Amino acid sequence: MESGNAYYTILLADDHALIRHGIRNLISNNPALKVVGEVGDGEQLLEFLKTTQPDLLILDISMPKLTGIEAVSRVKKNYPDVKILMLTMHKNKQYFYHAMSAGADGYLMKEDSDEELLLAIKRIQDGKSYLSPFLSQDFADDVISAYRNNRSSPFETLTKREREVLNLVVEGHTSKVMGDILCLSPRTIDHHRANLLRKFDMKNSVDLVNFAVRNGFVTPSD
Amino acid sequence: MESGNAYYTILLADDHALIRHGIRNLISNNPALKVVGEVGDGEQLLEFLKTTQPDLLILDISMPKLTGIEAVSRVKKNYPDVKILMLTMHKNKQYFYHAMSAGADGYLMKEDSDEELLLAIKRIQDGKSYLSPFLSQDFADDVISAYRNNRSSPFETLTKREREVLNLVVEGHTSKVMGDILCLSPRTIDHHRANLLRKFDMKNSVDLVNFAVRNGFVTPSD
DNA sequence: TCTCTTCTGGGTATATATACCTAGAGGAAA
DNA sequence: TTTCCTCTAGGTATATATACCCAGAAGAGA
Repeated sequence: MESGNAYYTILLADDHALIRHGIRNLISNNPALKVVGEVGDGEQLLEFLKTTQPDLLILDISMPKLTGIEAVSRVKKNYPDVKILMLTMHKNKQYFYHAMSAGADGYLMKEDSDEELLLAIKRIQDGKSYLSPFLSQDFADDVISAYRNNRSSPFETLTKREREVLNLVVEGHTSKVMGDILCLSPRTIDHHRANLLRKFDMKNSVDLVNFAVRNGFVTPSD
Repeated sequence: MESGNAYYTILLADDHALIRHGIRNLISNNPALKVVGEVGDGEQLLEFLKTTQPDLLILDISMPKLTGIEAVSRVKKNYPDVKILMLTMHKNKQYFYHAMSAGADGYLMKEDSDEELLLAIKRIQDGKSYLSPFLSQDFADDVISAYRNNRSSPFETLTKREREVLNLVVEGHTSKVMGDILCLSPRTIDHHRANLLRKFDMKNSVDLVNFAVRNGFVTPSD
């Protein structure tokens, strides 16, 4: 990175080319900003960062091969100077909390206007954080109290097996079928699913699926 | 509508302002096209059409207050001259079939490039139909055979009650709770849910939820 | 070594969902 | 009227999920 760079450099990460190009167009209206790259999934993102670190990464939650949240953790660990603006379509308390814990600097909704996008970039550029007005009012109190209670996010503690089972639950399999797929007893599947329900504080698999899909833990099954 | 209009007029319907503006920017690169309006939900869409009918409606599937598919039916019924380009993030056989049955003229994915967007507009402008390259190869055969067999789409036959129950199923409620909400016996809920499973050929509620969300029957619960 | 966590899987019990069946009330259409 | 569909709701049976209990094996780390 050139320290004397005149531009504020931005990398776009979103699996939808149309949306990437649309945002690039919006950003290009501001001559002080420069989009230095676009990537469509998590692998491309990590590959890109090996050679070039932008000032700001605009990151969609629902990316293939690496969920947005995991991407935040990885990027912040390896490149702590890269700021991250999360872009999401979902209003969700838990997800916002999750994104903040992982190290995101800003949180923008796709419902927001393009003026909000530029405002978010400006605030992060100035070393501040940004929260979508769709969320700030409703959730600020919850977030603050959560931090005060020093509660650790459940998102960090999902084990490998639990992630595997979660993906199969989303696909609508029964314990027996999941056991066959993973070569495990259906009782073990039950155990992992029960842990998932407990960790996310959900009461049944439908809620679990909604939650997991909304929060980018899994890609909705096609 | 002025018959001597020099522009090809376009209306954007998507609940995400950022995406709307991004697409508007992309379209504005072509001087022959003119975006005459933007709406964020189904109510606004119907309201807008009362006064102005564009040549082309670019319509996202996951809109509040009126699902994309229902919107297609309504628009085509009242304004048969308005062409419709569906814009979706989901690759899905059944949904594509559904959209075609409802009268969509084109089917574009958000994964497609902006060049594809302009190509899609051009083809529809020329009176042809358009299908995203993401789908054309995989699904063309299925679609053709489905039409040959003259199979009727199950999507048209959902009753009002079934839609209500479907929405509650997506929210993860039990039969008892749904019965309380709708003031019905849980057994009646069971009956409607069983009909939904049968009509969509699904085996359990998780599959039903995935299917319904993917296909725009319901908005994923927040 | 001791401790902790994960992964494994069984016992037991209850709750819920799913798959069949039946059947009456009401509305719409032929 | 007759027919068809929807909505209602119950009977019965099985399948599955969920919530507790238990415990041993394996690995990581202090």
